Amino acid sequence: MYIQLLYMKELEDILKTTSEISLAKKTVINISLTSVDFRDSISNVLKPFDISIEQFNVLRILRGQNGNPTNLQDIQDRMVSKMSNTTRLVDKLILKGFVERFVCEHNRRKVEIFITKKGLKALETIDPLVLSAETKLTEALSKDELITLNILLSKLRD
Amino acid sequence: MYIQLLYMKELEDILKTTSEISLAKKTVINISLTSVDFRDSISNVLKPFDISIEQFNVLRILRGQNGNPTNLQDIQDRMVSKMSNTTRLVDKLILKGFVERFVCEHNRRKVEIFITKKGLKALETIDPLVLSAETKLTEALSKDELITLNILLSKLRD
DNA sequence: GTACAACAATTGTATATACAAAGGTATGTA
DNA sequence: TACATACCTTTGTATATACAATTGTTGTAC
Repeated sequence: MYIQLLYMKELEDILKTTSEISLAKKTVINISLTSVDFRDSISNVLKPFDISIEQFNVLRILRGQNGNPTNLQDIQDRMVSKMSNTTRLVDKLILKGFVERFVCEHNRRKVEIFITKKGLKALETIDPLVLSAETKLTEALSKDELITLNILLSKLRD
Repeated sequence: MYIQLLYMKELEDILKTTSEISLAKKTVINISLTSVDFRDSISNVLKPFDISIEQFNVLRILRGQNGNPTNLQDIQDRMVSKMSNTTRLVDKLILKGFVERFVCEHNRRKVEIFITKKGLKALETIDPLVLSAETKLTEALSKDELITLNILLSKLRD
């Protein structure tokens, strides 16, 4: 991850400075470190279920379709990662029995992905655990602070 | 990345709610999205130099040693990623002529890594470009806002 | 109707992370 | 000295990202 761009000792040095440039660098590092922390926590929640964060997300997307057929591009549009990987993510979910894949009859270039009952059941178990982890990850800040944080982050991403 | 835990449509929904739990979820997503944006930008800066973020960081760590021998654990201690990968990162930097590796004479279990002149020269070129990218990434916020953001992030990571 | 372009998904390669296992080397102790 | 243990690094495997190339299908222009 980008954290590695600057090692920790250097982060401490930056914390002592006030120049604009260092503040930029410090911010980039701080965001990255926080993101990694968050990701690690969520990963640990999912680990007992033998499912990766990305696979979990695909399952959530499929559930959101309420049983409607979903092709790979639909999934991809709702993810950040690249198409190339979605095929392989689905491959792994099929192996676990969480989803099924069929060739679309109306357009044989497409494939239709469905979540299975087993997949839905897994989500029901995992969802509250993830929610709980997310809450715990942010409980160091008050509601107002979280709102401020989100506003600042949204500004950054505009 | 964790962004994928919740797809974009869902993020918009969360933005409309005010419950504590949703705020937590929204924060986690927002952090992840920002981190990915930042990482992508820095990656693009490094791309013309055929060097990954992680490789760039190893070079910076080595330069920080001012010519002193650095073994893999020293490098690892300053990075977030796992030891297992540091060997391979160094392998790739050796292929590019940016670093050299020797077995430590005093303790043959260790290896000593040095940055080459070519590596130092590459850093001199790349450093200001990265700094510039970092500044650009954060310029949507004022100095005070950046300070606030960093304080909130630090609180989160405690 | 054939040729070509566009589309949808898959596959291949390089890089990175995470975890586990294995290798060689040094050290402490009996 | 011999042996067990700890240390440092390397290697293997599974997963994921990014980019490029390929396969198979559909649509369209001629």
